[in-house]
Amino acid sequence: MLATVQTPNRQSPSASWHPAIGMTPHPDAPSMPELMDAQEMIVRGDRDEEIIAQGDLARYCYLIVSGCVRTVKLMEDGRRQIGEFLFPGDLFGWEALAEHDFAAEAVTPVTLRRYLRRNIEARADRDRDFARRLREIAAGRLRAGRERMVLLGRKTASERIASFLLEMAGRVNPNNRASVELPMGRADIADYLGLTIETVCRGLTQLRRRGTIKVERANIVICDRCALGAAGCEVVH
Amino acid sequence: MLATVQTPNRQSPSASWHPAIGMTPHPDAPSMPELMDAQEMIVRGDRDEEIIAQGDLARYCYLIVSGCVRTVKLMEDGRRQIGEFLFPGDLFGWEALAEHDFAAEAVTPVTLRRYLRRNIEARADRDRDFARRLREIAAGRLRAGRERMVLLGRKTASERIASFLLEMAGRVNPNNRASVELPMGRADIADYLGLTIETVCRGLTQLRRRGTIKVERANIVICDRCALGAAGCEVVH
DNA sequence: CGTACTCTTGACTCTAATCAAAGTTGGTGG
DNA sequence: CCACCAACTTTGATTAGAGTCAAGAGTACG
Repeated sequence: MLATVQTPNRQSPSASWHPAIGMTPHPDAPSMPELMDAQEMIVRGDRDEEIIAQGDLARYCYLIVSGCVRTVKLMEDGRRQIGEFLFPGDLFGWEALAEHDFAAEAVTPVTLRRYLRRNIEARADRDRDFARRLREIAAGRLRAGRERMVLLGRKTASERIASFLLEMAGRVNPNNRASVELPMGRADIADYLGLTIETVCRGLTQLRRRGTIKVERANIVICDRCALGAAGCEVVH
Repeated sequence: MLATVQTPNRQSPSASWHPAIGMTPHPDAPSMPELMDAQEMIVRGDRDEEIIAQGDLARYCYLIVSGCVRTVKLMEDGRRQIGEFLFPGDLFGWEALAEHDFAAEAVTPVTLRRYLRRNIEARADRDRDFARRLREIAAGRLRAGRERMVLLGRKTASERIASFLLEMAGRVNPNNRASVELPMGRADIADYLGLTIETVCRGLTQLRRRGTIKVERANIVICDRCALGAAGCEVVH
C-alpha cells in the first residue's frame, strides 16, 4: 500500500499531506477533459494501491490518465462488491458528501490527476458548460448503474459473464473490440459480477468450449460477437 | 393504462400532447423544492399506470407530489428489475439522454409535477444553486445505487429483505419508523430485491416467527429494530 | 529451481427458484 | 348485505444453479 511519487523537475515541500498517496505537483500534466485550475497534481499508484479509502474525508477527486481503477464496497464480514471499473478519462470521487462511501483502488499501476473537490464545485458554479458536463457524467453513471442492477438482480451467472466481456471489449480498447486484455484478475471480475471466482472460471470455460471466445489468462479473444451478445442478453435496437 | 386529468378551474386546449398521460396546466400547484418556471403541469396517475415508458423521448421529467413511483427495467424475456422506489419530493427522469432508459410506473395513485427537461437544463444553466442541488440529487442517487449493488450482488435473501424493510421504514413515513405501510406488493418487492415473490414471503415469515417484525399484508411493524439491523447487515458507525 | 499466486476443474452442498396448492382480501354485482 | 371472483399472499415439496471445499495446473518471480 505504498505510493510512488512522480518527480518531474521540481519537488514540492507540501508533498506529503495526502493520507494514502505521496505526490508532487506537476504543472504541465495532460488535460484529458476541459479541466482545470492550478492545484491539481499528478498522482501515481501501484497495483492494488488504495487511492481512496472508504470513509475518507472527501477532499479530492481524481481523473484517470492511465491505468484501471476499481471502486470497492466492503461488508464487515469481508464480502466485497466492486461498483465499477474506471478507465482513462473517467473522473471519480467528485460525487461524495462529507466522506467517500466507497474505496477506490488501482487495478493496474495508474496515473491520476488529482483535484480538490471544492475547486470542482467552484468551477461548476462559474462555468455552465463544465456544470453541464458534470451532469452528463452523473447521468451516464446513473444509467450504467441501472443496467448493472439488472445484471446483478436478474441475470444468470453465464449471462453476467458474457455481458461483462462485452462491456470490457467496449471500454478497455475501443479500437479493437474483438480482443480484450483484461486488466483485472478473476477475483475482481467475480466481485464485480456478484459471483465467485470458480463460477467466473466455469462461465469462461463454457464460452470457450462453445467456440464463442478464446481465453488465455487475461487475454480474451471474441470469436463470435453475436453469440456473446445473445449469451449476455444484449438488447438489440 | 389510462390517465386521470386533474381539472382545476380552466381547461387547456393543449392538454393531450403527452403520449401516455392526459393532463391540464395548473398554475398554483405545490412547489416542493425551489422550482420552477411556468409550463409545468400537475399530472395524476392511477395505480400501475405508466408515467414514462422505456425508450420514450425524454422531453419531461417529474417531481412526485404524492404517492409512490417505481422505475422499472424489463428484459426481453420478461424478467424485471425495479431500480428504485420514489416518494414525495423525489425528482425523476431529468438525467436522461435522448431517451429514457427505464420505465416509471405508479405504485399507488400519484400526483406529479411535470417539467420540460429543457427548462430544467435552462434553469440549471442560469441558477447555480439549482445546479448544485441537481448535483446533490445525482450524488445521492449514485450513493444509493452503490449500496444497492452490494445488496444485489452480495447479500443473502434474508439480508436483502431486512435491509429493504429498514430502507422503507426510513422513507415511507419518517415520523414513525417503527411501523411501515408498504405501498408496493410482494411482486414489486421481489423485483426490487432480485428475488422471487415466494422467497420474499418466506423471509418475512422468518422475521415474524423470530419476533423481529409483525406482518399484516402491507402493514409491517418493526418490533426489534436492532435485530432487523443485524439481519440486514446494517453498518453501524 | 522452488515458492507463491492465480486460474481451472471436480465433487458435493445449500440457498433460492420453480412448481403446485391452499388461504386471504377486496371489489362487484346480484 | 352477502356471495362470488380475481388478485395477492402464504406455505409446502422438489429442483437447479451457484457456492463451498479441495486439489491440480500454469505462470511469474525471486
